[in-house]
Amino acid sequence: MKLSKLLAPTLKEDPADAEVISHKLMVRAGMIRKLTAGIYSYLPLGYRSLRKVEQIVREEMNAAGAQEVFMPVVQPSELWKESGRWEIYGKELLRFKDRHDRECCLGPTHEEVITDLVRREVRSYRDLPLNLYQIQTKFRDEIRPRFGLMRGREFMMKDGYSFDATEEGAEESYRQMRDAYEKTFRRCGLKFRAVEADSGPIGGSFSHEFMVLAATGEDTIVSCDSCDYAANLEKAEIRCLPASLPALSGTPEKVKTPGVTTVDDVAKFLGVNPRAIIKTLILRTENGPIAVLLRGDHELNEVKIKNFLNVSELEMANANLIQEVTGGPLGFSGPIGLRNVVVLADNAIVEIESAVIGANEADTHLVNVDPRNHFQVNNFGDFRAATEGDMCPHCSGTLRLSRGIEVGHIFKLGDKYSKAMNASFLDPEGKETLMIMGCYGIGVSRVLAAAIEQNHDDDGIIFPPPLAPFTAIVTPVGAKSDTINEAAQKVYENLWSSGIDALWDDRDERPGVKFKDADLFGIPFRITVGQKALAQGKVELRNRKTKETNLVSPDELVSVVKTQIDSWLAEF
RNA sequence: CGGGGUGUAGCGCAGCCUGGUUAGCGCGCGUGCCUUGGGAGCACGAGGCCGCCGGUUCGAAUCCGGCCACCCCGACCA
Repeated sequence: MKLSKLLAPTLKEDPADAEVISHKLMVRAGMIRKLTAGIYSYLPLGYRSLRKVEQIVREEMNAAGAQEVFMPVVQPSELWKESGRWEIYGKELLRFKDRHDRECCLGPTHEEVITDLVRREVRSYRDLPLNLYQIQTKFRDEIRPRFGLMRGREFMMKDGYSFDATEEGAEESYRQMRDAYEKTFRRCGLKFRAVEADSGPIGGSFSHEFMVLAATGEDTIVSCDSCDYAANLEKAEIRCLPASLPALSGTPEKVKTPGVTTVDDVAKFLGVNPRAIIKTLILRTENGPIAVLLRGDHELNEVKIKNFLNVSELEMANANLIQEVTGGPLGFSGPIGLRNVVVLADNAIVEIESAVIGANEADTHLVNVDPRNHFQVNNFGDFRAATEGDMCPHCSGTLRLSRGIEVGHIFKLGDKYSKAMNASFLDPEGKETLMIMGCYGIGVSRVLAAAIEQNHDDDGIIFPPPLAPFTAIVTPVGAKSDTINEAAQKVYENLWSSGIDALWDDRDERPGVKFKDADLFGIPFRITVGQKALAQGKVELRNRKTKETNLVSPDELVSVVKTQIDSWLAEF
C-alpha cells in the first residue's frame, strides 16, 4: 500500500475530547473518527488492526473447536420476554418498534438468539457438545460512553456459547475456553490476568474476567501478593479472623454532635479514628428497607449484599425513608432502635472495641458502644469492598489493589437460559434433559484500545507485530532520486512477496514528517532507504520498540525482520 | 439521571466579562519558490449560519431565556 493513497489523516495535536492515551493516539494516527457519543468509524489503519485482532481470536476459537456463525443484530422482543430479560435488562438494551409496531431491540449479547437456534436444531446428546461463536457489532446504550473505543456504545465483540450434555462436559468446555483466552490475549501482546468475577445479571454459577493491567483501567483488580488468587472488586472475598475481644463494661453514652454527619467529621469532632466508628447505611430493596453496618473506613460492596439477600434492586434510602426506619434524620443513623429492618453487619465491626454510632436523633451520637452486646444484628457477613492490605481468603497473604481493563469475560451459565427457553435434548436413555450452557465474550475493539494503552511512548503507538496495521514501512529519504526510489520500491515488493505486509511512504515529504508519522502509526519496523546506507549497498532497519537501527543488506532484510518479530513475540 | 464544563474555519485555540464597521492566531489545506536524515522557510490564497431557536438593543460571537450536542466527575454497567 502506498501511503500517498491511504486515508490516514494524522494530527499533530491531541483531540480536545480525548482523555485516555489510546483514544488520543488512535485519533491522532488517523485510525478512528467519532460519529457521535460512543460510536466510531474505523479508517483503513484502524480497521486493519481491528481485523488482525479478530483474526487472532478466530484462529484460537477455531483451534479450540468452536465454530463461527453470524447472528442478527435486530432481535424480536419475544425471545427476550421468554428469557425474562426484556424486563430486567434496563435501558442499556436499545428498544424500538418496527413498522408493524413489533417490539425489537439491538442485540447487546446473543444468549437468547443462540439458545433459540440450538433448541430448534439440536435433539440428541450425539450432537453435543456444541460451541458456537460470532464476531459482530454489539450495541449497548451505555449511560456514559467514554475513553474512545474503551467504552463505546457500538463495539466489536466476539461472543461464544457452549452447549453440553453434562455438567462435567460444561466444565470441560469452560476450561477449554479459558485456555483459548489465555492464548488469544498472549498472542495480542497483552499483559493480563484472569480474575474471579461476579456473574452479574447474566446469571450462572462461576465466572472469570480477563483483565489487562493498565493504570487507566476502569476496573479494580484485587490480587494476593503470595498466592495466585485474583478477583475483581465486586467479587473479592475478605478473610476475617474470629473476634476474641472481651465484652465491654459500661453502657453507651450520648454525646452532642451538632451538624456533624459524615464519618470524617465525626472522627475529627470526637477525636477518634474512623476505624472506631460504625456507619449505618439505610438502603432500599424491592423487599423493603435494610440496614448495613460497616466500619467507618470501609466501603459497601453492593454486589455482596445483592447476592446475600437475593435482591436485584439496591439503592441508598432517601431522608424520608431514613426517618421512618430510624426515627432520626439523615446523618445520625445507628443500629440501636431500628424498626422493621433486616440488619446486616460486616464482619469487621465485631473487632471494634468501643464504637461510635449514630443515636437516631438529630445532632447526637453514642459512644462506648460494644458491637457484640449493645444491639442486635440479623446476619454478620462479608459485605464490604476489599481494601489494600486485607487478608487473602485463600492463604495468609495480603491483598493488593490494581487497575485493569476487562477484555474478556467467561461464564458458566448452567441451565439458566436452557431452562427459561426450554433448550433440551434426549440423553442416551431417551430422557429429555436441559442443555448446560456457557458463554464467552471478548471485547475485540477494546482489546485494540487496551493494547495501545499498554504499548506506546511519547512518539505514538508501539504495536505488537500481530496487531499492527502493517508490519513494516518503507521510508525513502534524501534527495528526489530515482536510485533511492527504485531501491525503495524493490525493498517494498520484496517484503510483500515474503509475506510481510508493508506500507510504502511514497509521499514527497521531508524525512522528519515521514518518521513522525511512522512512529505515530506504531508500525513495528521502519526500513529507511537513503543515500548513506545505499552507498554501502544497505538499508536501515529500525525497530519501533527497541529503537535500535541496523544496517542490513536488502537480501537479508526479510530474515532479519522475521528474527526480530520472533524475539518481540518471545516476550509475550 | 445529579454536579461541573465546553460549543468560534478540517484540528487546537483567542476574542465574550466591558455589545460597535472587515471575527483573529497556530497547525492543516491550495499555488509558487526554496528545502530534503526527526513534524523547515518565504510569499500569495481558499475556507466561518461564531451549535440552534427566540428575546433585549439603533446594533449581538459578545447580554438574557430556552433547546441541542459534546466532554469530565458521580451514580450505573456482560
